[in-house]
Amino acid sequence: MRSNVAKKQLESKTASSAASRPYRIEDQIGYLLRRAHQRASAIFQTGIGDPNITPTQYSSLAKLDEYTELSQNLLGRLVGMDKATMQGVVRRLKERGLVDSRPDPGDARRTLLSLTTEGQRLVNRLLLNGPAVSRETLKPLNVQEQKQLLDLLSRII
Amino acid sequence: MRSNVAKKQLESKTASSAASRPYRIEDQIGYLLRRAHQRASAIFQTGIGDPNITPTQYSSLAKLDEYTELSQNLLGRLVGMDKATMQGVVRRLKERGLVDSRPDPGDARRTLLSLTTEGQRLVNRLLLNGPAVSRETLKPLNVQEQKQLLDLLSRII
DNA sequence: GTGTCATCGTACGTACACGAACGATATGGG
DNA sequence: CCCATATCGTTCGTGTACGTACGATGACAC
Repeated sequence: MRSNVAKKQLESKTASSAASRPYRIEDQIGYLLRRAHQRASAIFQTGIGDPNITPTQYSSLAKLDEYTELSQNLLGRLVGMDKATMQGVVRRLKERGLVDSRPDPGDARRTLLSLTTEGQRLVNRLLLNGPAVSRETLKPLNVQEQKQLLDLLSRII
Repeated sequence: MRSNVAKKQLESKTASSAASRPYRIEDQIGYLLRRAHQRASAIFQTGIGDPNITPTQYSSLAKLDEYTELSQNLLGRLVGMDKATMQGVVRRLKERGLVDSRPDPGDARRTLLSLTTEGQRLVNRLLLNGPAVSRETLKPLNVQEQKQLLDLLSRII
């Protein structure tokens, strides 16, 4: 795969005028986050134990397991998803019989979500595989580096 | 936002049986990567200088700026995108007159892509904003931490 | 009470992202 | 030369992810 195609030299020296480092797409934080997220999603899909469950569905189910009952909007905030995105995720989980809903008796705008028996069974099983998925994703790093990465990521969110 | 709703205690002690740390979604690498990628995309969209250009389109344009002419498939590998995804990205860039294509004279399976004059003008302008976008995304960290994060991310890809 | 404003859930459009399948073309082995 | 195999680009289907806009409801000032 020769890449001698014509690396431009002498480009008009746009940014990074001052010091040294050229601006390379592959070194930019946004690019690296996209690629890392891609790989993490792929590992999740093969390792979580149910190929039809996506990462967002998984975190939604896990939060419902933690809180037993939540409004759709609050669930979205807890898992960091836009309410429009949340709407689609919840719809699919309800269609599969994993999640149930009822009107909030105290606030007619709200819908309260909870796990069905089947949803509870499924999430119990998936949570067994969660740690292995995370371990596999972080495998290229040693334990200290893993902690560092988690810390740095949480600080840029 | 009271969260006293019923934190289950006494769960069946699935994984993490040995030592200490409970398994929390918010601390998992996949979840943090999704959230960080979300934020980076949002900063990109407001800072790159053209709200209609997405991160993947940007990296494709930048690679075409670097190599002047590439097959669609090779471009996809260079920017880490599936060929099916690449197809949509390239289609939109061509529809907007930013990218041009011609058949590869030496290999009839291939389509060679290149920037149009307008695409070249646009990418020159966007590349001016690229460094500021990356800086803004990494702003919560000091310079050493920024380098660490980039290094750790590139190692789990 | 009534009007103003925020919040909740929904609907629509655009763009990624990937798996799967497909036709056309290349390539290497026999 | 011919066939098996691989690659290239396309198409289809599913599932995020977000912006925008909408109607219904709730909260609060007046």
